[in-house]
Amino acid sequence: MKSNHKATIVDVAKAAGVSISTVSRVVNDYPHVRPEIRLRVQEAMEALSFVPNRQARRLVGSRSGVVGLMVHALGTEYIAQVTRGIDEALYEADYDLILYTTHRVPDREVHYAQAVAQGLADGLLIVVPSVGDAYLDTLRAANFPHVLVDVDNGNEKSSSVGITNYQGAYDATSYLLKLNHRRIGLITDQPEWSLSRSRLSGYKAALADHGLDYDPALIQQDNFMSPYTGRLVEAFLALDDPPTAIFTFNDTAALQVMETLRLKRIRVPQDISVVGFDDIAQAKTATPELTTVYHPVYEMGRAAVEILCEHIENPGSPPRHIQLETQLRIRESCCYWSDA
Amino acid sequence: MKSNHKATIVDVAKAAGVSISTVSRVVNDYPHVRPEIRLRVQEAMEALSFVPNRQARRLVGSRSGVVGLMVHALGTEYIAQVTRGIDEALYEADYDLILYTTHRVPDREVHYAQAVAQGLADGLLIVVPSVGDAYLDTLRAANFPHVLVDVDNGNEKSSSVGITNYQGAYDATSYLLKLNHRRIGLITDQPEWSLSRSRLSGYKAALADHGLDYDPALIQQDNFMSPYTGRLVEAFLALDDPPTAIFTFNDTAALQVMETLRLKRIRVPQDISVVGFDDIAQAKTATPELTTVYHPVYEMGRAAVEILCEHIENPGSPPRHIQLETQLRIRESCCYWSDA
DNA sequence: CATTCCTTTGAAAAGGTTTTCAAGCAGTTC
DNA sequence: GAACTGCTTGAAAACCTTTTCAAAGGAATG
Repeated sequence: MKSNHKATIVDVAKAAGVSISTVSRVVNDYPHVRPEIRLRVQEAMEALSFVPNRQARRLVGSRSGVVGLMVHALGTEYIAQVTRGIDEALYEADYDLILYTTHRVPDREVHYAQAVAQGLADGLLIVVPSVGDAYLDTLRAANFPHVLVDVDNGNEKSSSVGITNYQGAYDATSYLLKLNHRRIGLITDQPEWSLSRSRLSGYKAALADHGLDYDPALIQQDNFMSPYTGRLVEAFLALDDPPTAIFTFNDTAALQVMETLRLKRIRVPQDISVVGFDDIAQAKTATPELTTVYHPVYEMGRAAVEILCEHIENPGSPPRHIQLETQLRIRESCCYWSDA
Repeated sequence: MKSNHKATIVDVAKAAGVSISTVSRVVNDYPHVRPEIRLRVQEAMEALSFVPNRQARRLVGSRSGVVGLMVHALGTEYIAQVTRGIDEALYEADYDLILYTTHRVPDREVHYAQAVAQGLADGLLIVVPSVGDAYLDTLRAANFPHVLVDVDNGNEKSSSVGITNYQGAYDATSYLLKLNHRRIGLITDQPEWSLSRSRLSGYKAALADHGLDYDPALIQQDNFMSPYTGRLVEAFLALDDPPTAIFTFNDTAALQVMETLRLKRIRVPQDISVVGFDDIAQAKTATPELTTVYHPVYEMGRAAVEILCEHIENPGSPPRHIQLETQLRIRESCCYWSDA
């Protein structure tokens, strides 16, 4: 026995005095092995500290045991939570994770998608809010297992995991309406994201259900640059009839709104109520604590893995769509509005 | 040509009318191929959209083009920034990244280290503050390229990238001493982390240089549970001679200290000054803005990749140690102390 | 012209596992 | 007693690539 080299299945077979087939059966817990032989093989494995070679295993099994995860960037708590869910579920399913960070370069998305679909991984999780159809078609054409995370186009031909965006926005808006707010400023995300459109519908529907029309002047679009969000607030305040509440489609924007108002010595919630979306960690630690719509990010990651594994195990299984429920988390940043 | 199956090197060889050896030489950019044949093979590869099979490649024992990244968890901004640096540097060096999240389960660390060293990846980046010697020895014995990120045991046999922990803590403490503080409470991280020990030395050295002895009652250890940090503050306040400033080894703890003080209506910085470590994003947005020691996390990630690539390209190259410089970021959470 | 050397090319082995197929054997059924 | 069944076992193929070795051919050297 050469001690400078790792033990292989052949070494174990020799040591136990059986064939490699039998060792393989023991390793994989297959039936049809006499108990005493199984024991002898296990002892030999133990003695040689045998670990099956992953590459060889997967070479023959045609599965790579790796799934890809495509994200824009890692710098947000949102992504951290999604990946935590994905990561734990993958560990349980015994998959490794290859991380593809696109840094918002569309070329890279296409490049990665192609590389992955050509056999680099067994499946792909896509956590990129605006998905270019070009490479999605590639994935679909190749019948390559993939799941879109946090989009809500339930009619598409790709599987997806999302949340009840419409209902979440509807709940938040209704809550403000119940608090007697009639002018509710809205700061949206990119309107081309399907989830932004759903949330916008929820906002409008809640207004309509209270007999209110929506005012286009109260709808502004964020662009993810902090000073910009502050300027949107100023635009609201400059209106003849400024909003008494502001609802944003993400908590980061909501916190910036609160910060802007604080600097202007406008009190939250007494002068203006604020509602966010996502329920990130800072929402709880902010002053005042931010009322927001809980976004089950961790669970979303786990659900995505579940669907992906199903697709990998049953190639050609039909697309599935899961919608997880949002929840309004009422804290301190809203209060009843009296015209007085 | 069966279109239902992925193209292999054999298919390419047939299509180009050459042997598999020749295709292999083209794929790996080896010499000894006539230019016109090289071109013909490349065209065939293109036409069949051939991608070499990773497992097979790795099985026979060459580079896999993947490096592993071992982290505890993804939920912190700290990790997000490190991985951003790593990720960008790896993209430039044309490596893929396999992510191993240990979730603080020591068994998983060993398991991952073994898997990786078996040849699953070409190198391993370890961003785990307390590194178990057991699997490090495995890596060293196998002469497997690896880099420890954010530890500062420069005398070890493994390469590492760290920061000037001693100097950072020394600077922060000196700053407080210059502001006339004489009782400086310290909230440390896990004392078994080498970086905590270095920072503690810096704290003590600064005191000594100002002719002060350190008071053990002023040194407490954080355990990363939010209510706990608040209790440490209470312990400080209960002292006969409570501290006039508090220095913590991470910003999250510092922010919790500030929050605890705010709830107790103790003003920062007028009543107590606070200094953190790391300079996370929330440090700038907190009220008051947190004075802290800047930790070049992103750069650390890039530097780690640089060393790792060097080790992969020159197997057996001696360990390297890089120390990046910290910087005191003076903001609003400290002020001059007058006994009055 | 014979020998040596270099470049180009292909055949074949190696790498470690799973899986398929066939064979051996004991027990059961007619 | 012959045929059949079910369990156990092993031989060999398959998975896809890299690498080693040998052969073939042409150019340079003696």
